[in-house]
Amino acid sequence: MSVAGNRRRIGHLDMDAFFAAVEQLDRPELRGRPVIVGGLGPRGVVSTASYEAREFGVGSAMPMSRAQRLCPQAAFLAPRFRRYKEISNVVRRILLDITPIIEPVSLDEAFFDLTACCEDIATALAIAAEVKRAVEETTRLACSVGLAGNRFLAKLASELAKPGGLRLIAPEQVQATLDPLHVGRLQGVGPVTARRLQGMGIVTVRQLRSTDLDLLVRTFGAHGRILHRRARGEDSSPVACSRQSLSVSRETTFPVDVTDPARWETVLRELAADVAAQLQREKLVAHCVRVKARFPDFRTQTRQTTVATGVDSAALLGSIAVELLRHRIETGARGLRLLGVGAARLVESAARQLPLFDDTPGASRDR
DNA sequence: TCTGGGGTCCTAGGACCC
DNA sequence: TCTGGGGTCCTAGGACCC
Repeated sequence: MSVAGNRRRIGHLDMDAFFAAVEQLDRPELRGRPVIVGGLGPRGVVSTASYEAREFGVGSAMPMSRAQRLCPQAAFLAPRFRRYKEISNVVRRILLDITPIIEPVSLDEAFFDLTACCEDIATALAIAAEVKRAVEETTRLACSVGLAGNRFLAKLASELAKPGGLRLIAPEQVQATLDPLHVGRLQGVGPVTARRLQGMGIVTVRQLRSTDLDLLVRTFGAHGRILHRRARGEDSSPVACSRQSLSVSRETTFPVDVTDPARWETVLRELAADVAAQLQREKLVAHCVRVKARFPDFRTQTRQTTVATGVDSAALLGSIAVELLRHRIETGARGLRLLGVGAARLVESAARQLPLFDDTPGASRDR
């Protein structure tokens, strides 16, 4: 598959500091100022920090309290998802004008496959540049675009292009681009894996690349094989247009820990109603119901149960969740920090009443 | 510093079946 | 009496991503 003609041309588009940039677009007085979008309650975290705020060390997933200390002069804003979704749809339509093969990853990010719509990499690069120009002109927001032979490298390219850049990683540049990077820059290497790798003396991608596959597999299981491939810039996963979701969930962190069981059950039923509403909207029923509880010390427990008949009603979902919490979680007296309700093993509701094959002729249970 | 919310994928153990 | 082998399903937890 290394024939040049079989090489793929994959793009990745990523809006720069998206939520914060939208706020600066809609409120000109915020332009040039540090803007931090995230949860405003006592336990909120940062969703997005504008580049001005990043100068102060503020970054995603950081507790708001810390962001506040680092950059008290910033504008602190709650997210406005409906507005972000509007703009996200505009971007999606621009991509769909170019190719039907697009895969949205989140509101601010999407892959697109240019393999079929251009002959060579030079044409692909011109199209990627045009996509970027069209997105920026239409939305008046900056984005970064990466182009490469697979998804993993395309995403890395857009990251390296930030902010506001366009970057190609050509086949002959792959290794030189990857080698000097810290392993933590690779998708799939989070804090835990990075630490474990460091414990093995592996800090850069170059070192990871020269590590024996068997050793990686012994240490990390199937993940070791992925690491081995990532270090070489290999990734054969396709750009996949959206598929049905596998689970639906809602959870909430309380501003202060809640000790009242009646309150827990009220909250569970509210969360269950939200989950049910989404299931009904998407015409799905669930065969697995979960609850999630987080304790003041941040330990988390989940309990799930399988239900033979698919559920999508708020009342039933709520009752199952309440039962799971009452009888399967040792809540104790210290209260709870978070509660969640989830639905999984989803099936289209139209298929709910399909009869099972019973006593299929010839399907003997004997050996 | 004190940790959101919505997801996906993987692992490991146990039940159960033939 | 001292012990199979493979397969599937279920559950709980954890890493990771945006």
